[in-house]
Amino acid sequence: MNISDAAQTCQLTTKALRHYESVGLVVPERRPNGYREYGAQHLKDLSFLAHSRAMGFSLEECRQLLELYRNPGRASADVKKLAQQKLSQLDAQLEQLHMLRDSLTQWVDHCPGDASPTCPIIQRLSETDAARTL
Amino acid sequence: MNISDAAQTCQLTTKALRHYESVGLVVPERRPNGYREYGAQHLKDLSFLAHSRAMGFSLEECRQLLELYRNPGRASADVKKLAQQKLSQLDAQLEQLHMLRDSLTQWVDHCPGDASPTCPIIQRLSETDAARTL
DNA sequence: GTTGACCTTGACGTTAGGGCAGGGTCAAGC
DNA sequence: GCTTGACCCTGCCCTAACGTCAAGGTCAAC
Repeated sequence: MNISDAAQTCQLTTKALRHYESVGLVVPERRPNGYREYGAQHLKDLSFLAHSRAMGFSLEECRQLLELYRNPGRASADVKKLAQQKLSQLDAQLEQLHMLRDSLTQWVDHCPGDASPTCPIIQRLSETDAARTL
Repeated sequence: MNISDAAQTCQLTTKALRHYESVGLVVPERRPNGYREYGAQHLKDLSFLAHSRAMGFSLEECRQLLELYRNPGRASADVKKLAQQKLSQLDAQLEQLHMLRDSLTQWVDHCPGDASPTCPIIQRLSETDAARTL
């Protein structure tokens, strides 16, 4: 299967597939004319990759997941560990973003939003330090 | 004030200050020897910038905020609009991350985490399509 | 034989700087 | 006057994960 068909099948772009090859994640065969040839296993790997990416895993994390996926002798504990790490990252990121959103929400609520230049948002951002969150 | 002192004062790095200059955000004077000279207004702008960055605004968004900050004739409505846009982005991002986290949490909960290779996480990721969220 | 769709590689752009190299400047101490 | 160490300068390559051209080769159909 040619690259564009493989890409379409796996909901990816040709550029992504070339990228995955360049970093050694999914390396297809080559035909005599130099065209990439994606087989059934490549397609499975690519679908797995696409789903893993959609779940927020980085390519390096996907590399580890892919190794486990390909290894029938894997331990589910290893998979779980990777997922839990990602979960921790997600939680940390969520906490950070929540704080930002809460601050920003309050600032917006206190901004008149009219033609006057006085604005608590600008004031908070220009304050030298101290209690900018409220 | 030299660049490293300015950086320290504003809780930024010298590299960031040079970057802000290179993109025209905060452009200091130059002394005869070529050294950057940051004055009081530059320091205020840089602090404003640092706070804006910390609130999650991109440099291009910071550019607009800075313009409003510098303009005494600004309308708070313009500031509010920018903040609300950022708020919308944040909410969208939070929603997306929440969904990821919820799915991942369920997957992790159902993974035995032992030495067996059978793992719902791997299974979900390798499923061709359909209902991978549960 | 020519067209159009497909394939190849390669270089550059994106965000917001980090890191390093090579070299100039300055103030202090000898 | 000279050296030393701390500071400054510019410029280049690096990050993640591709997107976007650009120039050129291949293939199947008409």
